[in-house]
Amino acid sequence: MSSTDKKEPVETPAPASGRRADGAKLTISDIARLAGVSKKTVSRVINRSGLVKEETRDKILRIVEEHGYRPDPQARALALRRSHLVALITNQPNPQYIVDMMAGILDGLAGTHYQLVVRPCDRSSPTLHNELREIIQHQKFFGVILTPSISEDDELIGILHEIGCPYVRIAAVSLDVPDNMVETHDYVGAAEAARHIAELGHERIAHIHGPDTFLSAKERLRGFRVGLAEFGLKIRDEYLLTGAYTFESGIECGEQLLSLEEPPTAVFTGNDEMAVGVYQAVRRAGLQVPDDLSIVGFDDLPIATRIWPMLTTVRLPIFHMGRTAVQLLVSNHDALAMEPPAVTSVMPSLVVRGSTSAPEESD
Amino acid sequence: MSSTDKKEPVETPAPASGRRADGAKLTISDIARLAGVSKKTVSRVINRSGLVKEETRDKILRIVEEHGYRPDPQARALALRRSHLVALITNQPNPQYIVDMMAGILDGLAGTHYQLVVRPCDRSSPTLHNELREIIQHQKFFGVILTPSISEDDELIGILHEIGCPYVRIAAVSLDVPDNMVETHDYVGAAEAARHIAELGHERIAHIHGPDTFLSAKERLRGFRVGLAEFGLKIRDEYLLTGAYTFESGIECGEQLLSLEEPPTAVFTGNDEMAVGVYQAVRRAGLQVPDDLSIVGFDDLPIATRIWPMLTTVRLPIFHMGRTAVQLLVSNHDALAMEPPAVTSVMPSLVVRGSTSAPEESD
DNA sequence: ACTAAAATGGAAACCGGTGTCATTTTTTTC
DNA sequence: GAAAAAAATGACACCGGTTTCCATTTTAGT
Repeated sequence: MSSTDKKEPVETPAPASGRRADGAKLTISDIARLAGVSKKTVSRVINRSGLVKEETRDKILRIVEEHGYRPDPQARALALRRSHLVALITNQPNPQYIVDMMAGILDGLAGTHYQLVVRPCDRSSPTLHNELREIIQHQKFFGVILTPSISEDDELIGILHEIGCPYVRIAAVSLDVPDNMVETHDYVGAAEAARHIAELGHERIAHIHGPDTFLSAKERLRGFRVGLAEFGLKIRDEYLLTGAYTFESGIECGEQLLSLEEPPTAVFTGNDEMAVGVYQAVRRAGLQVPDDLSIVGFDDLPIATRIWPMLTTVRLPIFHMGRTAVQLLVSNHDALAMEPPAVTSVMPSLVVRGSTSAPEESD
Repeated sequence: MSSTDKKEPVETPAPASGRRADGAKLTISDIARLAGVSKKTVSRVINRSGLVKEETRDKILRIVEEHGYRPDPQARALALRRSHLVALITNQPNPQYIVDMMAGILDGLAGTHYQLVVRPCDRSSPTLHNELREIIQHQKFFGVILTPSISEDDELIGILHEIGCPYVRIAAVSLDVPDNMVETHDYVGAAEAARHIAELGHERIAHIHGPDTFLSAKERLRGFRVGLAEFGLKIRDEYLLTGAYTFESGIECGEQLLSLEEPPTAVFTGNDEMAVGVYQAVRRAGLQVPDDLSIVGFDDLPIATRIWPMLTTVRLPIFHMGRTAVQLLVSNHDALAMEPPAVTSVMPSLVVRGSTSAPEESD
């Protein structure tokens, strides 16, 4: 009943260090005591659940600020049955792609209290889905980002729906199931690549596409075909090869193309990594890029500007895709199962560099 | 007192799905009830804290197995005041390095229940240490992996010690403070590079080193100098440049070297990324690698074999380093503050490819 | 002025584990 | 064979939040 009841922090006990005098971390109870309210009220303020008098709210916020209090993530996760972890689940064979993607995701996550957990995985593994289900369920991820998209994703998506875990797919095209995604429209970029090659005057045009399981591989092939068709061109059967999206497969396919009786004068590869492999094949054959073979890649990874001549390629704003995915996840999270799927589109664009030129007049 | 007390799971309620009939996740209490023991006993079994009769242990383990029970990570973290998260804190400017490192770490983490959280950061940021302290304290990381090492690390390490968070440094050399680390001995690799260049007959030898804040940059320079000294060679002042470990800085430094009145005939760069930048400078000047300039890099990233001619470089077993760091962390974790510091050494090795040759007889 | 409705605050239970310490059971000792 | 020591087990509080349920206060309505 005396002045001790006034709870006036005359001597600042914890100067924004987030700890008490005894070194223990501040808890919500400490804040409640300092503010002279109950835990519940502090909880309400922190979770912005309204229903608190403005005056009370301000006082609590001031105290929270002053002491640098931050709720314990683990305790919160336990009570809410949902962690503060965002997972990046990926099987992209190209490391550089992942790095850019991660950078974008981290950028989007900056300023939030979410942490990024990385889960690369070989999606061809038969036990994978059970493993993933277990991990996702156990970690109670706040959200999952899935990239790139493969045809077997349906099952994984089913699991995510079943568990009720929010997710965003970063993919070339939407599936039958409506869901949140960043749509990259690879189709458009591939068509642009085709036009560029056709306009240069090439007619013997090859394409090395990625594994059939990747949605992107299909889309890039489709777009390329349509682009060529606009010029009355089409890909001969022997000019159409399937790679693995890797450097090594690029070399192999490149060598195969160059060993043909009538080799192509231009090739569009499903990604930059394979394009660089084709460079290698061209050099091994003692030939030159672009004089003997024009090459167009896809992705515009850093390596595109590090090799010589620099690679003409279709740019995908990978960093931006990652950041956008996070934004979708965070802003739509409260929409729970997120019934009305949120789709953000992203457009690829052709970047013309030194690996393409008109075909030689050797005909 | 009737047969209902026997707890015989005649009808399997949860066929290894980890959930009860009502769909709720199995908890330690469920397991305890099924086994006819207390929660605490189950906890003991799960944490291998001994003190449990073998018979009881087996029974509990069988039931755990049977139902696919896994303790809740968040609840565990709350009670133990320590999460199941391993953080990778890095400011490596080279993305490819990070990817390989991550791959190694994830490989080491596979089979454990730990998750990898990525925390890239600009260590030059003045507010960084407070941020990191807060994050590390809040997330209660199981452990932290720090790479690469920079001179300002002292403070961060101090914080980690203060918080009592186990960590492993992946660095070129040990600091004054004894701590767990994967030591990469960059010194040795750089000396090897020097010998290789000297043995080819070069005398006008340049070095582009990384930022002074990186321990690796200092070590690589030191090793290179010692290696040259063995052949009575030394680096002229105008041949010693400081880069930023980036492609762009490699171009700049390369151009600077080539514009000298008497340009060097060989250059050793602090990392592959800068080496590739030098390639670019050489090409822009209309010259050839290695005819006009021999180049040796450091790291042996994938790009080393993708450019032409392939880069002679010092290989660092990055993947292996990451995996080793995890092993140190996990196996030594119980040694708490890990007083007797555990150090694992890793040796770099020279990989000779096409970017080095004897100097031209233009003299 | 009086009552109903809305806003706010508090006590206690709960999320799913672990720690302490007391209690029961088993083993050892004499 | 009883007492003492050791091993095994359990009861209960606790980690730091959220939520339920209810009591109290404030505001609005007639």
